[in-house]
Amino acid sequence: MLSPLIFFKCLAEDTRLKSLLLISLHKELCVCDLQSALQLSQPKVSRHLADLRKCNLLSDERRGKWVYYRLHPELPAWAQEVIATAARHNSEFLADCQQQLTACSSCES
Amino acid sequence: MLSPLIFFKCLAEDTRLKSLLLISLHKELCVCDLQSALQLSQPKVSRHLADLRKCNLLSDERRGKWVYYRLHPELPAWAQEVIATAARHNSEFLADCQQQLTACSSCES
DNA sequence: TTCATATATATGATATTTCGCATGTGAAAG
DNA sequence: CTTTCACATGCGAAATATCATATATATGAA
Repeated sequence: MLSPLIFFKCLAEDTRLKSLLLISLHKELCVCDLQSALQLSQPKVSRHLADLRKCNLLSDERRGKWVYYRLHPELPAWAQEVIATAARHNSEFLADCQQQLTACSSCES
Repeated sequence: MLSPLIFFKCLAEDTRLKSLLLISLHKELCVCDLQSALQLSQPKVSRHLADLRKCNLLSDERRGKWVYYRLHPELPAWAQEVIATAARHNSEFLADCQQQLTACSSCES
């Protein structure tokens, strides 16, 4: 059971919010995708993804050398709705990272 | 223009989240309503309401001795949607305060 | 004017979050 | 089995948020 307070705390930080919204728009992304999209250090991205994983907002799956993150399959419907709504109506907030993402030739998803 | 990050930061604290959801469900509430619903000190409630007001999530209107808070009329549609969704699907999170609210005979809305 | 009620704010103490950097781990390539 | 690549985590420092207490303001009643 996901407490709404814990849920919104997860969305209340720049790196976590952008990661969640980008993942929601792209189905799944690996750490290096987000690292280049957000232009941040690897430990910083990884730490925030770990937070989201521990709160059950994201699930991770290792495939070869890469770890892919997606919205947790058992995320409550209302939470999915909130994330989708926020992602759809805040393209400006995501514009820069989206551009860096498509420019990232290393991984594909 | 409301940044999604600022918006979610507002929802990331117990008092502010409950205040917002209760106000969303009841159209408007005054400070003493929330004070008794949340069983908190007056300065604590007032400070968090001030935060929400400064971020333009809430508007306030003085009527006599009381100050009534409601969702800001110019709150972006996506933000209204997020609040409404969260309020509708988290009645358990709000159960205690709802009960204290109905028990509060002082103000009516 | 004075008092009581409802609400707001200032302030310093405390708690929580975030950060950078160093290091650890796990898979695959050579 | 060592090296490399992708990722995770431990830890102390720094930044941020929250709190309780005291005080200020605004309104209406006496």
